[in-house]
Amino acid sequence: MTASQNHDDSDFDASPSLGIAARAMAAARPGAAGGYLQGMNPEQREAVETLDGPVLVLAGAGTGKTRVLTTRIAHILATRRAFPSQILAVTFTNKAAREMKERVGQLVGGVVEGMPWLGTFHSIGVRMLRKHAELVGLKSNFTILDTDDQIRLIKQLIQADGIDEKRWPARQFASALDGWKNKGLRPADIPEGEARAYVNGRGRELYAAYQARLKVLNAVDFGDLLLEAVTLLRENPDVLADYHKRFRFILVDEYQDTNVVQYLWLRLLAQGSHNICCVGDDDQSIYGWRGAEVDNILRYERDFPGAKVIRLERNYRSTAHILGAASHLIAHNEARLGKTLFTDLPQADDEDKVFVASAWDSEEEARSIGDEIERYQRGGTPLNDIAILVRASFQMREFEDRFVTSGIPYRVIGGPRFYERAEIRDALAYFRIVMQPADDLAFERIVNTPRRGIGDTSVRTLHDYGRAEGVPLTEATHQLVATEEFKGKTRTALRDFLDSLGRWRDLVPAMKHTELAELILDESGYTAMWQNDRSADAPGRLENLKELIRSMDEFESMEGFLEHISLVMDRDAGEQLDAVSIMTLHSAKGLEFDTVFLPGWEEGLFPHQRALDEGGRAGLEEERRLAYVGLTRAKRHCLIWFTSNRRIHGSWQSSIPSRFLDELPAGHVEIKETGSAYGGYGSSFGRQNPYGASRFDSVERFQSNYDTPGWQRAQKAQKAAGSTGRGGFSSPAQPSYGRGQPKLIEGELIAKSVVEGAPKFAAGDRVFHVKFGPGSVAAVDGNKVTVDFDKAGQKRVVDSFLERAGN
DNA sequence: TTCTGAGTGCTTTTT
DNA sequence: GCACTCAGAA
Repeated sequence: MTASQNHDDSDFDASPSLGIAARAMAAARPGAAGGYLQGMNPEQREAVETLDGPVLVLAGAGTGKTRVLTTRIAHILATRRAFPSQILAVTFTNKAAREMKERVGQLVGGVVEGMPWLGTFHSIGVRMLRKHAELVGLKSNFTILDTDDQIRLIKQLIQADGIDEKRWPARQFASALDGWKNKGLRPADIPEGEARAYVNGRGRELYAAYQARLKVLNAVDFGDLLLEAVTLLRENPDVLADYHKRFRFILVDEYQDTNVVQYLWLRLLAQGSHNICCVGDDDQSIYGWRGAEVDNILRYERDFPGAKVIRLERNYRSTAHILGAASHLIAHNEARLGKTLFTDLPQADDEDKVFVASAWDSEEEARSIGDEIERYQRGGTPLNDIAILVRASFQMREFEDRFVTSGIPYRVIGGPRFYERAEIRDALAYFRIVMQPADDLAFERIVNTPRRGIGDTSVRTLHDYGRAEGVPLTEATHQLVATEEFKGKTRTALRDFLDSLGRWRDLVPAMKHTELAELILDESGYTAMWQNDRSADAPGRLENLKELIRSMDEFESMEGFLEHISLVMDRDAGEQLDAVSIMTLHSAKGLEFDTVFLPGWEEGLFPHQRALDEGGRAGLEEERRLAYVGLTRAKRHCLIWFTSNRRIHGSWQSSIPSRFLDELPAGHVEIKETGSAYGGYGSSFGRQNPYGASRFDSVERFQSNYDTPGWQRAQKAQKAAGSTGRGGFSSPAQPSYGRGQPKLIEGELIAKSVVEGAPKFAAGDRVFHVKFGPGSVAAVDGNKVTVDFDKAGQKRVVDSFLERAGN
């Protein structure tokens, strides 16, 4: 995405460039050797060639999804069904958009400058809104607020309303607001009950006030980029008709992640040509918590009547063991369309099964994974091919600590994004206020950064005046500085500040934008502020500011830069050095690694307790999909760990192996003989376990656990659907998705770990626990025992952790 | 304005 | 158990 592509209206005329299509014809003949269809399997080919009408491509992990999408575009161009500018192709992330652009370019030969409508939902939303801003009450140079600005704005409104901020935190309202916008609800549309549940029953009013304030500021938030776009199309049939004429083909990536507004937007646009092709995988839907509707993909055939559904199940990534494990696990989900990955590749003799290993606690887990990584490294695996995928980011720390001491290079993927850092946001606020004097949020952010002696009181005075007069803060300052309102130092400081802003503004047309940016940061004293800061991260922040200026160089002007910064600024691709990647399961979606470590498979952490408590069965199924995503990232080796003890919120908890372990098929899994889960620290790799055998000590015992409810359910599902004959597991042919499913999560919890038989303990028994010491049994529930420990207080533990102790 | 102590909450994240 | 936020005092 480049800065030059906004604001130009040329793409709306009827003379699209022929360049790409012509080159596509020349370079890519479908059938010929080297043609773009070469080497595609029949399903992929069908997905590429079925151009007319709605199509849903259910593309399992590693089945060549991106290839299908890009080849489809090439095919549309080569068959002259549309010009590049008549194809709408949407993705979720900039990264995906960039990749698609590159790959279409490769297929078609040349850079795809002619595809103006390939981009993220948000960037395309912006594009539409800029063009028709006045129709939704904006000016076309509107600002895009990020979450931080959003929260500050809400805070102000809550304060102005005299509502207790403590009781109704702005952050909480911001997420409600996001939720409503994701669902396509405007203030009038939100259900009464929900409206009342916020800010003292004033949820609806606050939402409306917030929107009104945005219009005054000539700003939109991320949610608006889509919601306002939908409003625009709904309320202006002529505009919609124009887009109908324009978009001959619509392509959507990661359809399982779309939310309601995105769905509504797509539906409106697809009314034109009906040629909408959505690619996705219901089994990889892991963003329900941020508004994604799995229903969108599950109901596709009903939403788009006559839709053709094409399944891509031939996997080119992983070994048969990994696919077998993943397929069997995901077959436990009920809300799915059902597909089973398989591989054509011959099985190698030395192919590893999926490993499961245990550790005493997270420290040992990190240590043994580190050892394992070094072993792979000695065996010739580059560290770049190895990843550790965790459920929650707090797990990363243990690995970082360990790798620092043992000298394993690593990189953490994720974390705060570049433009979210305070110094970057401050710098941007300076640039914004220079370019847009009415940007009050930018004004407030930097008016006293660095300190100029303009405190809260002064800012409030400006605010009150500005609001009373209906003028932005800059203007309010101008007017009040001319009066006796401010005295002495404050007045001088404000006047100096205004002078600086004016001076910088005058320089905009005269100076190269990167130089001006540097000048602003220097003259404002902002750079000096960090230079004088003696804290450890100050040098890093200065470095970030330099990086910011460097990245501005890619844009033609300050406006172009600001336009795209909040939407497009990715964190940089990272250094080239050989290092292990550490990231969350969520950020691993779409990636692949030769060797994948999956630590922390314990009840409560994975599946996460909150997902179960708040999401019930649907929550559990989403967790299971996460596990599926994790497993299918691995090409050749997949190693799972669980610990017997973990520190959660500061206190130690003994933990139970994840139910997902029980849901792996024994035939594809191997239990690693570390035996140290219950054996204490250090050199306890011996087989003698002072605390007795546990069910994870041997493969046999492990296998005997497959007589569990989860397993039985999966088997029943298999029987119902009949075998596919590919050695894989098949799932119900009919999606049996229901909203009113009973939430049995609690009851199912430990069931699978129970070795049938009489309870080992009774209330009153004296017992001993490795971690918590001696105690007395208070209650017994299956194999879960509640114990009053003499030292550690009352805990609920699994009986296999307990030893009978004499009185 | 800056420091300090109390209070809180604590999955996942893109745009 | 820790990291972050915010109100109130120095």
